[in-house]
Amino acid sequence: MATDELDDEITTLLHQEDQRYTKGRRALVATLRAEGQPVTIPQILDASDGLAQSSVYRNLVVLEEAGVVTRIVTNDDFARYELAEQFTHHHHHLICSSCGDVIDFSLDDQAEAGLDEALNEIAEQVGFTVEAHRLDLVGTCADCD
Amino acid sequence: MATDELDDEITTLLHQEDQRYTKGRRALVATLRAEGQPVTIPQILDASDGLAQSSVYRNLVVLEEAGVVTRIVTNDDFARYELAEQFTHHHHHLICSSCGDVIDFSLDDQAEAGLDEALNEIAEQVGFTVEAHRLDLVGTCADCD
DNA sequence: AATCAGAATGAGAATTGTTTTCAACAGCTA
DNA sequence: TAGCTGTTGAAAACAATTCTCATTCTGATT
Repeated sequence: MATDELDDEITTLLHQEDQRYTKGRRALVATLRAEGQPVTIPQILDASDGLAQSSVYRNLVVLEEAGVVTRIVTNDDFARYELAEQFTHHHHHLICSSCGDVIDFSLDDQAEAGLDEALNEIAEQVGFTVEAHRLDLVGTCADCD
Repeated sequence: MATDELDDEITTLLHQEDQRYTKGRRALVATLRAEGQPVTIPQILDASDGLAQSSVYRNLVVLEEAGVVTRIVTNDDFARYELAEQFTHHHHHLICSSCGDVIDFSLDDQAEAGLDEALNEIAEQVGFTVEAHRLDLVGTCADCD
């Protein structure tokens, strides 16, 4: 997605929540975009200097509420953030139980469709309204093996 | 699984880690077993009186390392614990984004097998050694709708 | 049974990722 | 420019979790 287009959509999303797309928030989005993988707050602070820690935490909450970014929690010490799927594509996570790193991956369309169908069936049975599904593979990444 | 059998297996798992199956740990397992659903530490403390908070935290770590219990992290404030799958059965979680509650569910065998296959393929491609997969449905539970 | 060494416990202190506070600042509107 | 409102940065506050340490328990050995 082009940067302008992305910025336009984010502006819209934020305005829906009566929030502005400020310089600090732009910097956050730029960082997440440049990384292309889920990153921790310390990583964000390192990668983009000049951002105050409190503002990063606060703005990530704002951006998450607006649906711009997604928060990923693992057993690791830090939460991770990445751009929301609407700005990237539907995907899942490989979580390394050794180093804590999180890597994106996608299922092929057929497997994804089959999974979706099975999940919708289940949800209907128990009266659960589905917002999203999360599929993680936990194990050891190539680096840690 | 019968209580005795369960206790035997847990004793073995703990001994492999040079740990004892003490009274406090038995109480934890009993509580998790009685609940049958993932529970938070506060819930455990409420449900089984007499347990010290520090011991509960400590023992859950020990039990997790031994593979007796599984820790579940969500966006909720508290981590949740349940008996490991080897003592129950393979299952997944419905996570209510409103109240934070976590409910177990299972996929039918066919869907599960298809998912497994797709995941193993992916893992092989990226050189990832799979320990487990986690599948969560995030949404709103029947109570919160 | 008595002893002894190491492990486990309980109460509270310490740690640490995250949230909140609040005074100063920026951006918009008139 | 003046005034209002939302945002920022630094530091304090918060809270789930972990650690400390003195005491108690366990269980192997005599």
